[in-house]
Amino acid sequence: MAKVAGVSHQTVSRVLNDFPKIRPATRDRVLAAIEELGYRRNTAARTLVTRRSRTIGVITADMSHFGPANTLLGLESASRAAGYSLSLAGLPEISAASLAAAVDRVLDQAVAAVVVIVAHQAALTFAQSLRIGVPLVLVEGDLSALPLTAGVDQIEGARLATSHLLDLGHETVVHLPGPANWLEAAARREGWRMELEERGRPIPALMAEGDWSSRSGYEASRAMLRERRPTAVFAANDQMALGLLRALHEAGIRVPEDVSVVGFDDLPESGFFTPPLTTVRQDFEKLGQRTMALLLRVFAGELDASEPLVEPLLIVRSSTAPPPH
Amino acid sequence: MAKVAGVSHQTVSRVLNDFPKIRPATRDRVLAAIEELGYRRNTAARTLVTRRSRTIGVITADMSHFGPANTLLGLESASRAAGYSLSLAGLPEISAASLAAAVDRVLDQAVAAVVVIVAHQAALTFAQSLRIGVPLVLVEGDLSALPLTAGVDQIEGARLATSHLLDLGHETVVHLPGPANWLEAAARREGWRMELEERGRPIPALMAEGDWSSRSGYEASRAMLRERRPTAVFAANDQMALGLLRALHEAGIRVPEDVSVVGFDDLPESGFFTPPLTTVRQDFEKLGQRTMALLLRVFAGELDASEPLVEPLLIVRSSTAPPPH
DNA sequence: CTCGTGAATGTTAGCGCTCACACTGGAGGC
DNA sequence: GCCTCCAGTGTGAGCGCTAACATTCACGAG
Repeated sequence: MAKVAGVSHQTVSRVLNDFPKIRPATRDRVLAAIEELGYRRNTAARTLVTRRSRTIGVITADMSHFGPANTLLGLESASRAAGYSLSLAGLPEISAASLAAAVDRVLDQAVAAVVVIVAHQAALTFAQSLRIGVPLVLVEGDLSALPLTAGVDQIEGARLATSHLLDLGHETVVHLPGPANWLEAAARREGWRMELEERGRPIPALMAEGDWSSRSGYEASRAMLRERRPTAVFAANDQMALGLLRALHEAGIRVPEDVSVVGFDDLPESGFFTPPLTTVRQDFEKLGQRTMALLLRVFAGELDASEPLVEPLLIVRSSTAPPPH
Repeated sequence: MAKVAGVSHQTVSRVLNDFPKIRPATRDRVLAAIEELGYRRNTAARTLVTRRSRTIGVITADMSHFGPANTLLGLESASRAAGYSLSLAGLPEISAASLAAAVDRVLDQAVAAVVVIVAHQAALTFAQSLRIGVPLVLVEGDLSALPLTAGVDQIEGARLATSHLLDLGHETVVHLPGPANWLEAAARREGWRMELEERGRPIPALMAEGDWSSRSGYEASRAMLRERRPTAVFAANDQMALGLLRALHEAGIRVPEDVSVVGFDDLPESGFFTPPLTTVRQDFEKLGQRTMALLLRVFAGELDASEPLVEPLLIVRSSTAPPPH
């Protein structure tokens, strides 16, 4: 390689690493030789000597959910643009032990940073007590509890949903909460509560806690309908909202004439539910970009870097209307 | 490290690599030292000398879809069990150029194999013409066109769906096809056609081709309803089936009383659609395992290894019924 | 004309591991 | 008793790269 270009291997290395003091002619000669030989630098050797690979470790639990999968997708394209590759580690279950095992696995890859896409209380606690030599960012974590976090403004999203229903004339809004251990669920619940409180509305009892699944939303809704019949419900995500829609439909309750429903996430399917669901959209692509931007700033030495939360967007469709009079 | 155990670095290496001829006492001593020092072997150095990392490169396009995301998930757990880690590369677009770029990126990681979770015609063509030094498996590829493939039996799945409708008494079944460039869409379409043909039923014209999205299913359905009104439709996936359900609902056509609908995939939400959707379930977890099993056999030297297709399963819910008389 | 200076390039060492081979000592055959 | 053999372990080299230092050369100041 170096011989073809007539330079030392070190000069090749310098060209590859954009070292400034290279005579343009030399650089061109090296580049030409690289091209000619189809040379590619050996990542492993480079990692060995620098003790750092241009790789980011990603820890994710349930990629089968829309949010995490799309965050990963957004992170992938952002990291690719920044010249980093991704090493993936899944979690067989949410526990400190399996988190530790996953971190271990990515650390074996000499990753430059670890991104945890598991917005669970256990992950937060775990991350706080962790000391690994590289930055760790918890996506959708709690900025007040952890230095490095990127996320969507869940509280604002929940307020958007709640306030939309109140603006429509509903006296108050019932909340179908997600699992309390999940940070987003907690934040959405908090946003809902804040909005009601600030507008001086009664805060109704929570429905039974769901687990994000449609089934759990369906069951919580059936249980609720045995006792009460609100005019407006804000579900912690679209899947649970779908379960709610189903329970309402089976009970002969019309949406939005009798009850208004708002979800959260904006699944690609949500606009085609019966009825099309009003919901809060999260821009996961942007979330991935923000995460990467945060990392890049930390790599650049900004130890207390932070990125603004991604703004959610209310998507009004046909599942919301003024309350029946 | 080696000093603490009182052995040479080579013996440590042998213990780590399960070399057989080690005196148990020596092994224990080494293991104890490893434990004591929290020693972890340097992956990069190992990769450098062996010229192969225990990493599998995964190329994926739209992880936001249920199938690919879950295949990745299944692959992740299977590879973890086998002691391999995953390096992820996404595709900004489906094209030979971006496939080549993605393969390049994972090859830089010295991967032991490449798994392509992009069951697109372009990926098949690309994979056929490719010569990289490592095995490449195309998930949901076409076994007749490519040596290494793992997949779900799409043809059987489509036949299951079609035959279920015929068994209910429908004269024939209309198909709402997925994008023809996607291998699964082509296979489902073929399965549908075969089943009708073998049972001597008329083969109705295809509906307009969808792109997997609910919107495309909705629009194809609206277009169709302007011309004809079948009694049974088999949609190439659940999302398009949802669009169909919506178009039918808007047109005042009842499901399943007037029209029966079957989807494909069994999204977690599908059981909560209006009405709950009859569909064909694919076991992506198992698909991931089969992919890994295939790879392991190739690594072991079985050059023409193959794994059986995963059997799909018909899930009967409430969107299918006998035809109106 | 000499010397200092700094830009451009070369030389050397070593990252932590595995491979190939060398070595040691005890069991078994003659 | 000596040699062979092999189980068990050690030694040395080198994978391809970057860091640190060394060298060269051209140019301008004195």
